[in-house]
Amino acid sequence: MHSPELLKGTLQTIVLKVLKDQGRMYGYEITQRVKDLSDDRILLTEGALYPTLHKLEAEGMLRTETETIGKRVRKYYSLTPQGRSLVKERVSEFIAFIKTMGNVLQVELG
Amino acid sequence: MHSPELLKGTLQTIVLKVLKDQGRMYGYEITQRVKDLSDDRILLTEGALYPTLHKLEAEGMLRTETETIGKRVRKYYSLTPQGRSLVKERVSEFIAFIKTMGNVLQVELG
DNA sequence: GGTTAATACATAAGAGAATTATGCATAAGA
DNA sequence: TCTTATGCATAATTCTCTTATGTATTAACC
Repeated sequence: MHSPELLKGTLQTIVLKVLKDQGRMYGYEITQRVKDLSDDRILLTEGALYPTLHKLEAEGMLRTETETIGKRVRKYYSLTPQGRSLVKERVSEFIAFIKTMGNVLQVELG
Repeated sequence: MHSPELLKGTLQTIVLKVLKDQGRMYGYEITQRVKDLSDDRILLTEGALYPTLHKLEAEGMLRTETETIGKRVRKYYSLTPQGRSLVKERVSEFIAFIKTMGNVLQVELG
């Protein structure tokens, strides 16, 4: 598990990007996907994830559909057009940030 | 200027690394060095920098010497042996984090 | 000679983003 | 049957940083 401080500020970027790649996901699925992609190094906590999803929905970046599997409810999230723009922006920002950090730390990243 | 949230958790790493590279620096000098290396994209605030320096000193990672230039006091910081270990650890952590993020975001970084 | 900007340190109050804790409920596996 | 996994949600707390404030010296401009 990574030192969690570094993760701060990356949650939105992560959520938006995996949603873009997968198309349509529910909360728990997102945590598992990120866990897998990160080799168990990034474990999203529910206390951070759900408020983030709600916020992005409220801002019009995500839309939801509810599905009932058996008696269990799943809330699927997908990107709105605005959300699509935001992903690009966030990912670009992150890449630019890494580039800058590479200069400051004088290391090759990637 | 980068979105400041991404910067969270990187302050110690940045401070330690520039100190390692320069050998001996005072607070204001660190802010200017980072400003230069980052092309004005990372502007360390004093409210964050000084408490961090004090903390690292209290933990035995940094040592200080005070110098008086004219009537102005400068507090020079340099790494202790423990501090040297910490830099390596922090930089490695950061590189590992970036690698992980590359996988999660499915992008080439660096 | 006077004003502004830069240099140089420091700390306190407040904001923001996450962790931790808690709560509820269903389904699967041992 | 009991534990683990699945699935959502929110409140309290913690941590880190920004913003604001305070003090003081030096250089640059007009």
